[in-house]
Formats: sequence, structure tokens, C-alpha cells
Amino acid sequence: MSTFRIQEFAKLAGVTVRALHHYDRLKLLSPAHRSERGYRLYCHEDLGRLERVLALRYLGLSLREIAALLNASVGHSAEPLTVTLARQRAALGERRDGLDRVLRAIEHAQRRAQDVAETEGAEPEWLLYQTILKEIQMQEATDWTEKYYSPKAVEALRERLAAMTPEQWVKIGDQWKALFADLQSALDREVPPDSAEARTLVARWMRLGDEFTLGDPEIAEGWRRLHDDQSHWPDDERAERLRASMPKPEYWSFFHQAIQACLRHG
Amino acid sequence: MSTFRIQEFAKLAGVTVRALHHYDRLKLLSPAHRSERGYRLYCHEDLGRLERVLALRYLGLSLREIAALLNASVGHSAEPLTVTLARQRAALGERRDGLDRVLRAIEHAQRRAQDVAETEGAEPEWLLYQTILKEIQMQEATDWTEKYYSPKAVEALRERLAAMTPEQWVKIGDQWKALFADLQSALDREVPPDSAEARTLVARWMRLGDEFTLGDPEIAEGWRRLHDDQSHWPDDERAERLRASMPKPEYWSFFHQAIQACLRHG
DNA sequence: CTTGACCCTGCCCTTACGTCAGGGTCAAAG
DNA sequence: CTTTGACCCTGACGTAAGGGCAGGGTCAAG
Repeated sequence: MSTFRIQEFAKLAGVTVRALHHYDRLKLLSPAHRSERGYRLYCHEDLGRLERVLALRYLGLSLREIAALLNASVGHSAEPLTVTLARQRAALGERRDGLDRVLRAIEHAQRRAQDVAETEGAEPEWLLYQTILKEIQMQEATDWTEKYYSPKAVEALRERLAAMTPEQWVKIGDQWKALFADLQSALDREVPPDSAEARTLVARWMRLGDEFTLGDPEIAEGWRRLHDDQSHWPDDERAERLRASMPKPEYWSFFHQAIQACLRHG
Repeated sequence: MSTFRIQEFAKLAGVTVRALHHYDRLKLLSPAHRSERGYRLYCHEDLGRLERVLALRYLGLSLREIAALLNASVGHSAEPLTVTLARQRAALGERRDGLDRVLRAIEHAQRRAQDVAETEGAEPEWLLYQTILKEIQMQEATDWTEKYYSPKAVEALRERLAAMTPEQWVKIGDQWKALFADLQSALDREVPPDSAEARTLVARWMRLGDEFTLGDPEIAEGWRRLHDDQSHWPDDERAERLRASMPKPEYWSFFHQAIQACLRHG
């Protein structure tokens, strides 16, 4: 049997010498023999294994997964290849969809940039950022949250999102954040709920709420359900962000106290 | 102005505390102030900058690129945002296309696996590997190499690739590799070009050549042009692999010597 | 005997953070 | 006054898949 030194073998398979070193150290592909001086000597059979490695690497599997798969055939077999294939297909499909969304966001921003450049000449870059941010928010807000809204509300929400310009959307988001910041500040300073400041905060809150729901009770109801069911939200990153964009319980209680104080005082 | 400690700020923006530490160390987003005990204190303005950072991160820019963009506005301006947008769009588009190719390869392999399972019951996994390897080869062989082939040859090649089963394709690749290995071995052992062994190697070479070109002189011509123009190949990774799948100059010269010896000896 | 082309191992570098570890700060509660 | 718990800091190490370099050994040819 003819053997190959590492460089020849690397060229034969189209990989680098360094990668072969790496695979050897990971025990993913060790050469059939070593020369008496320690040189790696690969044989033809090693080429077959390497090609299997490269095939799986092409599919985006990690070297650890590849090792598990290839070593499974000799002994304690793990997962059949077909299952891995299906899982990887799903994962890659999600990644592609994510890329698609980002691409759509870029295209959207580019169109807006062009419009603005044509009409005004100047290029306010913040418009681009707003466009992208809107896209992020939309993506984060969808998915599993929909199950809290009635079908009619989902429909209405979609229409609303599509109809709003990014400026409006981002402005609303900013206003909520500013409101939360001011509420936090009020809580920190222990502003009493029956003060004038508290009343203005309540007024802002209610105005913003109307701006979001636009008076649609179905949307308001869905949002309330979504908010109240936080304990059942998935333990997800998106959930975490959504949680951050929700008023905290302290804010709610301050809000209620302020309203009641307002009612009492006439 | 109200300020936020790091955790509040992180929740407000939907990122982790550690990420904010990271951005601070990279001087990508440093808080407006520090408390006298060293606590980071973020202000409302920082939130705007952070949101720009997150928008660009969503587009897949590296933090280094983001820093360059955001710091460019204050001082030595670099590249306008629109240019970055266009470049990133192209890059992401390529990545998505790559994912699409991988997904198609997986689907292809899955279909084959199902066919085989239905007809034979058993599941020879190497068939799946072969399917994937074929896909890799096809992808690597396309692109810029086409310009060496005449349009008719390109057409013929496409048809041929589509018509061949993966087994055939992979088998041919393996046979070439085995041939190269044996040629290398013959060269190492200084097998004379007029020996019987050399003659069988030449015969294998010619048979394989016929199997690839299937007698189409346009394909053979294009392949020769492709081979002879290696000095002008792009300095690409794909080119490197293709180079590895080409017979080396020594092989060619051995091949010629053997043929001439064969002609002389009758 | 030297030169040049190989080969080896081991260590540090990359991205965008996560994960401790060790130690300081601060407000409320005992 | 001290403790407790919730914060905060910095710094070091780890991640995936190798790239790059350094220091040193091997081997064939000139």
C-alpha cells in the first residue's frame, strides 16, 4: 500500500496541512501510521474517511458532531445519519430564513435611503437606523406571541405594522422607553402617586396605549393576555427582550395608584 | 437627566450586562459617566447609540466595523453608511445562496435515502456521503471555470452532470484519485516509463479521460485549456482544490514518456 | 557540509461574548 | 453595628475551526 506524507495527502483532498493537524489532535482523523521519525503517513483508506468528514463539514456539522457520527459506526451507535440530516436541514433552513429577513431589511432601508435622497438631497442616516430597528422589533414581536391575540387582532396588528411608517413606529418605541425611564426615575425619587407629576405620567401612558391599540379592544385584550402570562413565556432570548419592553410590575402598581388617587381627588 | 445603572440599562435595551461590558472595553459604547465608586452610569443618549449598534449588529456587521462607522461621524469620516449597506447586502446574499445550495444537497440526499430504503430495506450510508460529495464537486467545479469551455461544451457538461448518478460521479473521482496515487507511487519507485506497469497506468488514464469527456472533443479541449492556464487561475481556495484534482506536471510527463515508449516498442 | 523543502510540537491569535473568581458597594433588616 | 442579598467592578479563561509563527528535527540533493 502506498502512503502519503501530510502535504501530498492534503493536496489530494483539498484541505490544508494545518487542518489535518487539527483533525488529528481531535482524534477525528488520525493517520494510519507514523514513520519512525514521527511523520504522519496517510493511506488510501484515510482518504475515504476524510471525504466523509468533509461531506459532513459541508453540511455545517461541527467537528464534534462529525466525530460522534463517524465513531458511532464502530461500536456504540448513536443517532442514524438520516436523523442528523433532518435536524441539520431544519437548522440551516432557519438560518437561511433569518438571512432572508436581514436582506429584506437592508433592501427596505436602501429604498428608503434612495427616496429620501431624491426628495431632500440630504441623507439623514438616522432614518436608515430607524428602518432597521423597526424590522428588528417586528421580527421579535412575532412568532409565539401571536397565540395570545385573537385571529382578528393578529390581522389588525399586521395591518397596523405594515401601514405605519418606520418613523412612527420607532417614535412610539422611543416614547415607551422614555416613559419607562421617567417612571423609574419617579419611583426612585418616591414621587407620590397623587402628585401632578404622577398624573402627567399616567396621561402619557394612556395616550401611548391608545396610540398602540388605536382603540381596538381586541388588540388591547391580547396585549393584556400576553403581559399577564409572562410566567408561561418560553425561556427564550426573544422573550427576555419582550419582557424588557413590558412595563414592570412596579410601573403597573404606580399607574393604578395614580389613577385611583386621581379619581379620589376628582 | 436620569441615569441608569448597567442592569437597568441592559434590560431597557434588551442586551446582557456582559455585552455592555464588552462594548465598553472595545470603546464602542462607553457610559456617559461613572459614579465615584466606578459604577457605569448610562444616560438616555447612550440608549440611542446602543440602538444604532444593535441595528448594525443585526445586519451582521462586526463590532469593529460598527465602531468604525459610528466613530466616523465625529471626525475623519470613512465610508458612507449606504456603501456599507450595499456591501453587506452582497455578502449576506452570497451566504444565503450558499445555504441554499447546502439545503438542496441535503434534500437530494434525503430523497435518495428514502428511495434506497424503499427498494432495498437496508440503508447504505455511503450512498448519502456520495450524494453530498457529488454536490460539493459540482459546486466547486462551476463558476469561473466555465469560461474555458465553449458554450456548447458548457451545455454538454451540465447535461452530463445532471444525467450521471452520484455513484458514477463519485466513482470517477475516486478512480482519478486512485490513479494519481498509483502514479505517485510509480514515480516514487522510479518505475521506468516503458514498463508494463506504466502501460497499464496509461491505459487507465485514457479510459478515465474517455469516461469524463465521453468522446466530446469540445469538452476535452476546454479541459485542456483549463489545465494549461493554471497560471491565470484566481488565487482562490476553489482554484487550489481544482489544482489538486488535476494531474501534476510530473504525471503528464510520465504519461507522455510512457506513450512514446509504447509507440517505439510497437 | 550546506541548502532547501519538508516535518514535528506548542503557543498565541481570531469573534462576541459567557462564565466564573475574587473582591468592593450599598440599602435594608436584624 | 453587623449581616444579608443584590448589585457592581476587573481580570482570566473558554468557545469553533483552524491560521500563523517559532524553535527544532529530517531528508535528499548539490
